[in-house]
Amino acid sequence: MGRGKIEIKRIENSSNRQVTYSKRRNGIMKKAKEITVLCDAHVSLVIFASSGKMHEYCSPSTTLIDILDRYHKQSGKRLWDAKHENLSNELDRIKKENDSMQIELRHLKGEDISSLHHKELMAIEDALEIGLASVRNKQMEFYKMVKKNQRILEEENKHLNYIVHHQGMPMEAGNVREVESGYHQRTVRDYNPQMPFAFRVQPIQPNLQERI
Amino acid sequence: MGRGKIEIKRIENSSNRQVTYSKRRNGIMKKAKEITVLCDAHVSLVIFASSGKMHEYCSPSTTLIDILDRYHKQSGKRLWDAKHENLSNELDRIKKENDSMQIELRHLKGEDISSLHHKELMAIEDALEIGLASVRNKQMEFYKMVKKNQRILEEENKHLNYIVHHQGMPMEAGNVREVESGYHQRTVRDYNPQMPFAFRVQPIQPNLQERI
DNA sequence: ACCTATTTATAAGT
DNA sequence: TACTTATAAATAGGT
Repeated sequence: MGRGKIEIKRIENSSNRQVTYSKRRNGIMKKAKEITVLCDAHVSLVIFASSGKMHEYCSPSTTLIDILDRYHKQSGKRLWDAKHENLSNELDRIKKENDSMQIELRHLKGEDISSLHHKELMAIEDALEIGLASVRNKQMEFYKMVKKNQRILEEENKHLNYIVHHQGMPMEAGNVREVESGYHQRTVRDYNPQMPFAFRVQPIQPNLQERI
Repeated sequence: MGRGKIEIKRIENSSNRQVTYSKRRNGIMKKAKEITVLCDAHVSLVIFASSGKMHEYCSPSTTLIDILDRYHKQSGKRLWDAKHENLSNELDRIKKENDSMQIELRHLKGEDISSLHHKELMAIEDALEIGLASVRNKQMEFYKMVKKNQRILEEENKHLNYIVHHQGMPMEAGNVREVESGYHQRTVRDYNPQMPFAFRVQPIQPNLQERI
């Protein structure tokens, strides 16, 4: 397309070649842009002149990496080296691990169990009971600790009260408060004084031991 | 260039778009080939249709990897590393997800709970109870089915025994066995005859409902 | 897939 | 490299 027709073969005249190169390069770039806009296509175009100079076009809304990724998937040709392959293998492996943990978690939470068989249900039940026993044991420990601490406190309190009120050692209210709060701090702190145990902790299921 | 001029904007008519896509794709491919021949250029062209179908051109005497390598050198944009980075970021993300699931699983199984606080223990306890209730519900369903089936079988047995022994229809022992075993097979098979339910399933924890 | 009027790209010249 | 223009090539719309 021009003043004369040309054969499609290497242009020997170097400056002609250079001129033609830049004209046609622009042409292709333009076409590439057009097809992306007209047809929703994703295009990656990389051109090297014989001089070594590079030009590229990549459709907006994508990146070359993206395109290459898709290329990779579709063609099966491996653009990435062994390292990448290792990484992506590991990724796959871990994803699978993730999925199976996901499933196990769901099962333990009683979700998605309708398709399970009896053996599986029994195994889950066992696991849940063991977990429950363990958790309640732990809570019981705390409970006992707190109880014990409370008892100690009460006794100390009684003792202090006795001293204050009956032993003829009148102190200012301020001093009493000091002593008491000091004691509280030293003793209670060791056992994380947070929650209302009394109405949460139950004795371990009494019929659990027979069954484990 | 055609019967009419078109604006360069997305072609809304889908079949027109498809036709234009394939015409122009051929056009670009041809141009790419021509410029490589005419001007000694090296070209890599990858096009994805909106449908996802891929086409590519790569100038002969090179490979896409070659081109990307050179791209890599010239642009300074490090494709491999970027890709690598993405992968390993995702790997990290998923590993973290994995770890937290791992921990959750352990906790539900009553492991590694000694450092937990009461709120956490309570949450785990709740989850375990819900799971246990759900699993036992499911088992109870099976149990009822099997029980029901058993009852039906027993009644049928009684009936058959009655026929055999009291209705003046003396049969050989062999025949009786045949009838009975045949009946068993037909009826039991419908309900997955696997496990010894009787000594596994308990009624749902009676005090569970109050607490959920 | 083919046809063709028309638009677009571009070879050669400046 | 940029502009010009005659001409080749691409392609839009229709069949």
